[in-house]
Amino acid sequence: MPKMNNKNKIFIDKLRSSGLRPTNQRVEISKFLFNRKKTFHFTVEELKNSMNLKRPKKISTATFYNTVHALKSAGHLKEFSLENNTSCYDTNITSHHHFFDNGRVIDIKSDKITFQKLPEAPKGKKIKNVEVVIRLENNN
Amino acid sequence: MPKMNNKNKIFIDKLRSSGLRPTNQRVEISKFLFNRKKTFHFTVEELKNSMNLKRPKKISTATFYNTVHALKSAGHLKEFSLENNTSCYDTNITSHHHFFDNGRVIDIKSDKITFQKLPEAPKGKKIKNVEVVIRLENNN
DNA sequence: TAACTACTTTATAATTATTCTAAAGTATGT
DNA sequence: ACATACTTTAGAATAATTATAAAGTAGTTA
Repeated sequence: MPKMNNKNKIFIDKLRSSGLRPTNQRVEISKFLFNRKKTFHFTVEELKNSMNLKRPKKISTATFYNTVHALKSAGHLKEFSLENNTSCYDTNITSHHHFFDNGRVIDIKSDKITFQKLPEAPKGKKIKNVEVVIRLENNN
Repeated sequence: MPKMNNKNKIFIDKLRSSGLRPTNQRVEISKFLFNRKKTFHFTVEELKNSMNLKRPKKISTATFYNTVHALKSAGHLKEFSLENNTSCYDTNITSHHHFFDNGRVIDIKSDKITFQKLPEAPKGKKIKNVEVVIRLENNN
């Protein structure tokens, strides 16, 4: 096998810390997801389509699902449900909130929403996180 | 057909206002959902199972889906997505929020959460609603 | 480096939630 | 009661996701 060059170290590290061996397919997925200036949202289907579009040799659906799940479990991706019951993933793992605008998802920076009052967790439980969704509609 | 007695009027009205004729199946679903002291959460699958369990003549899956959808579109039910990408419905249609605790959903009264700061809607848009999910985990 | 073993990839089948279809049944206006 | 448009139903179809198992590959060991 070809020796991995150093410029991929960061993407390989994300895989390793997710318990995944850095295979070619996984490294390409990791690079596609994290080698960018801006974070973004995607469904597995969208990821698969955009990555496979230009590839002569397609990466299989199962590999996309496996890799995305492992990255998510390790905390490298955040998951949320869309209205149509599909999973959407976010490469922005910092605490933040969302606008939902007719199927379009827009990030809201964490500091744009603050609480005056929050309930206490039931006994024996503690709060893991708080997520706000602001649903939008067209003016008038 | 037997004349509907008055005690079902309220359940029939919910159907009528959802654009549905009050057939026997629909009236039974409407009663099952709304003829109770406390509101509750359910998935279509759960609703179907609990209603059909004791019935000699089962109501079909399609009827459950159709009826629940129409009730939801008319505003008699609220819908939200669970973590496992199934739709969950809430007979509590007042504005409120939720705890998510390992698949269990618990209502949070609206006045238990208040905001200090909320972002403005992007131009051309307005806020339809704001929903908060507080995810719980076990204490240590 | 060779060889081994456990982990991966892949195509395909299976599953789950949901929607569609079309034939037989029913509510409602007249 | 008649006609008609709306319903119900079983079963097929779809979509997203997960499982399977055979062939391939990474990492370890000798």
